Amino acid sequence: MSDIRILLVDDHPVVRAGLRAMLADFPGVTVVAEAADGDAALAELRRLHTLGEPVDLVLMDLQMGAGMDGVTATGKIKAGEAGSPPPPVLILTTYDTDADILAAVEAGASGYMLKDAPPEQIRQAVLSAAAGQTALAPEVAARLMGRIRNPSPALSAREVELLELLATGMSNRAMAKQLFISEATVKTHLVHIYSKLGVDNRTAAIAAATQRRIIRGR
Amino acid sequence: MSDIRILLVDDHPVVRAGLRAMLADFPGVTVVAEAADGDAALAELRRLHTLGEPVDLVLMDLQMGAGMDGVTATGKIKAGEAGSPPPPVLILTTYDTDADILAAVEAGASGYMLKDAPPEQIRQAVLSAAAGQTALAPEVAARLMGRIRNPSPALSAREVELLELLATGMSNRAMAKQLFISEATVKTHLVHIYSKLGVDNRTAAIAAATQRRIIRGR
DNA sequence: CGGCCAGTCATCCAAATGGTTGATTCCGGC
DNA sequence: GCCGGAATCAACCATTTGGATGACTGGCCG
Repeated sequence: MSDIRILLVDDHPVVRAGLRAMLADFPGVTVVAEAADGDAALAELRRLHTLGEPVDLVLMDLQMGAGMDGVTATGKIKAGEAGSPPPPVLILTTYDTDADILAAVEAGASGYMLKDAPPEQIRQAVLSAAAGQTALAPEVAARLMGRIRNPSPALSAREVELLELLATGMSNRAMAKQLFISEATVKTHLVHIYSKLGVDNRTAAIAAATQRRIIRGR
Repeated sequence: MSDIRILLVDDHPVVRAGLRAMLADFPGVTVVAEAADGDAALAELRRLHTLGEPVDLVLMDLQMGAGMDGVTATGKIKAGEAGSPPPPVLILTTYDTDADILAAVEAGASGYMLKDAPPEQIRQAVLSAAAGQTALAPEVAARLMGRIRNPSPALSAREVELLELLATGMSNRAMAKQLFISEATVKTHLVHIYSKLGVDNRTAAIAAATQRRIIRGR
């Protein structure tokens, strides 16, 4: 039986080198290509596919400095844009916020590991994912469980819209003008937002929303 | 002439492996020890020092998942707590906000590199730092230069400190307690911050500070 | 030495924000 | 066709925040 053929996708040369070194120590796996962002990853997959040497597993980071991000790339890969059948995608990232995890799972990722995981855990995840199984880091699994147990109420589209203006530093009056509604309505929305996010002032709302990736950070 | 003896400090096994692999390709350097956080780093330095095998350079990450953070550890190392003379400390991290950079420099770091830097740049920085020189990533240097050229009024250290608490959503009262000062003082600082950033409320201050990378978003 | 600035604190007042209650409209689902 | 949720607005009141002025201290610089 031949080795598991892997594509590494990460924008940090240091991390790619680390994964390459780590995977080299695992018998049964081979890194056949690397990419620094989602675009390059898709190109590599297509190239290898047309060569008749498809990859068996994609190890993907979520945050890329520039170019297509990991979630988008995962979605495109699973949509078959880089050849079918699409290979499993194992997310390997630093963050473990709810929004990140859900987005990745929705995009079709087969697993979600954290970079600070011990090598043995990563090895297990790689083997599981390549075999078509799901591989979740314990921390991630715990977070998902907790989320199912007590789901945080979803913000409405209008509320998110308001939150985005809020994050730019606008006053209630300014937001009211911008959205063609009264200040009273703005306040009502804010109160709803606060209660859904479990905070009691606008700056904390921004912090919470940014943390949960409801709105953009920086 | 013997090799430059290096201690790696990073909480991610993957990153440590990457740095080890990358440094192994550079002639003239040897990784003699690794640590996953600041406490372990200090312990390693002391151990090697008593063995009569001091390290010539510490490669330090700033963010550690648990244990002592990089800035604190750098400060302690430069204070001679792990043997003197203290070795140069080269910061190697993911972020490049003003607050991070200033804190590291104040703690006594000899340089500041970003993890997404190409290997050659990292190699140069390692050699420079080991030789007792300063090594700044181009992005970081540019930021510092721009800061000097730009007449954008610099925030004081205390003001940045306050800004960071502000961004977590704390009220004036909460910040006052946290910083052991009165609410009146907090308000004074805020007014100064607003005028320096050209804004007139706290959320706008956070937006401006995040935009200018004075503090970290998310 | 004298001046300046950061940091500290106080007081007063005006404006913005947070919290509550209640009401209307519209839409989609059961 | 009724119910519930989202969105809209109003009025009220307590608290927080913003803005101005003034004052004291300790350090740094020329």
